[in-house]
Amino acid sequence: MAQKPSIPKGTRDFNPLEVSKRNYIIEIIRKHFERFGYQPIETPAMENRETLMGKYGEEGDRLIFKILNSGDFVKKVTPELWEQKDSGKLTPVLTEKALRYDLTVPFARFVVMHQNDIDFPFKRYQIQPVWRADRPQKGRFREFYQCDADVVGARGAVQELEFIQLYDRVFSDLGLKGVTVKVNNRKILSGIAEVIGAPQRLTDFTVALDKLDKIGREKVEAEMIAKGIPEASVRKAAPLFDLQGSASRQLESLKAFLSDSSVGMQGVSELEFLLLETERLGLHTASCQMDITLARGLNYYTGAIFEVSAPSGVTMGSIGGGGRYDDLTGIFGLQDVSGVGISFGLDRIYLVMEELGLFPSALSQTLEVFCLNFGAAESRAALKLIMQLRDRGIRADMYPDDVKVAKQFKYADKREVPFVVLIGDEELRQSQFTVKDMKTGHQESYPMEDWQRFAARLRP
RNA sequence: GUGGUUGUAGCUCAGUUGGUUAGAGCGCUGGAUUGUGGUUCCAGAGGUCGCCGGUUCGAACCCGGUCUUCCACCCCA
Repeated sequence: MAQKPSIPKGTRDFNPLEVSKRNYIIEIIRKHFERFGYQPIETPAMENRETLMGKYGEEGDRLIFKILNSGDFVKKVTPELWEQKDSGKLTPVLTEKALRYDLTVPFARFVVMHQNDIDFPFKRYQIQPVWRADRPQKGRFREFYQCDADVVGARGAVQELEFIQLYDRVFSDLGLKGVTVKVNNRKILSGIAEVIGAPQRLTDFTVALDKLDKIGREKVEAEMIAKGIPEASVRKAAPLFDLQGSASRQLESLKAFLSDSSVGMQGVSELEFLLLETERLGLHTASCQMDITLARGLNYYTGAIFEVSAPSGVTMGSIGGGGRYDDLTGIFGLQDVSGVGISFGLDRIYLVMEELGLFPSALSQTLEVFCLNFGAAESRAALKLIMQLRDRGIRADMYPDDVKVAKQFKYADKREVPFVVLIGDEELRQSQFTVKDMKTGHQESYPMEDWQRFAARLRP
């Protein structure tokens, strides 16, 4: 009968310390989101299948978790349909809901549904889990948290500028120094595809180009040709592989390359603005770099695109990303509302911070004062003291049973409690309590009515 | 989706060419110490060897399947 319990592949339990550390990251992100003027929303874990399908490209559709219909769903499957063995035709009959794949598409759906109640421009943040049916790997889970900030109804280029500042402030505050915010612009990529004469192959082209620093120029060219991009076009793209030097030099080369593409030139000028203004504003600990090979797979991006990589020396995929999407609400019937946003990958940030030892040690200290239990009368006196301390905002607790003192001390030690309070019959008779500093071992007694003097030690 | 990898006590892991009763460290419980933790000493509890099937007189070990872990690719946070 007793079977070993387990949880689904790619999901995790979090113990108290892990939750403390995750909350530490979340609270810093939330603080900066709110400082930058974003308001929180939440959306359901599941969306209608149709809301999500087709928004993330072919690969994305495959990775969306579909939810099996309730009831006698098999009845709706006709023998003919079954015989076809076509998942594409069968799944719409079997599932009408799916787990959200990211927070951006549900947000676009939210904006369209609540457009009459929203004051535009609308800046919202959202910190919730998302699910992807990917194979788990380092820093990759099937359930993970995204922390998103998006603006809809604002076209100004200042928004993008603010997001780079937001990334910088959050990572600086987390103590995660040296992250790189890579920026590019989809219009530049479109322009390139146009100039080399392969506008239909934008996605294939960018996906291949994205791997330049990983697999090298030759393999990128080979992949482009393998994907069906004409050799002549690949050859035309040659100047892109040689982009070197400062951002301004790269921008000049790009301008020459894209001079015949209006969309491309538009992208260059947007990127130029972003880089120049970011330099003027300055960043605390992050750095901002243009990266023409940055593509990002999500195909709803239309303008600026961002990706944040961990400090050098840490092997981790991107820990954040985002960009501008002009047509996302249009898909749901609300035209001319441009959106732009960024995402923080909580779980990956956690792993990076763990690897670099950046979590404050105090996170494991969940209790400040711990009273030992010496019996019925003694524990009632202790409870009185504990309630007074709790009312002062001090995290205080008592061992629930009057077991052996050594055992209670061991427990206090494991919980890393800095102060243990002893109220035994001796203390009770003299109406006082004894405080032991667990670090130094030093003990001191206070009269009961002087509890505030002890409290002041913890909350000066 | 492709390729590889992992699973033995609560945790981290040993386990010989297939051979009696499967081990260690840490942790846990009790005691040395009935009001003092983190150190020490002693004792004890705890395992259908991931699961299902096969080969064999005999399987933790060999074979097949399955689930899971981790890693690379694909893709992505």
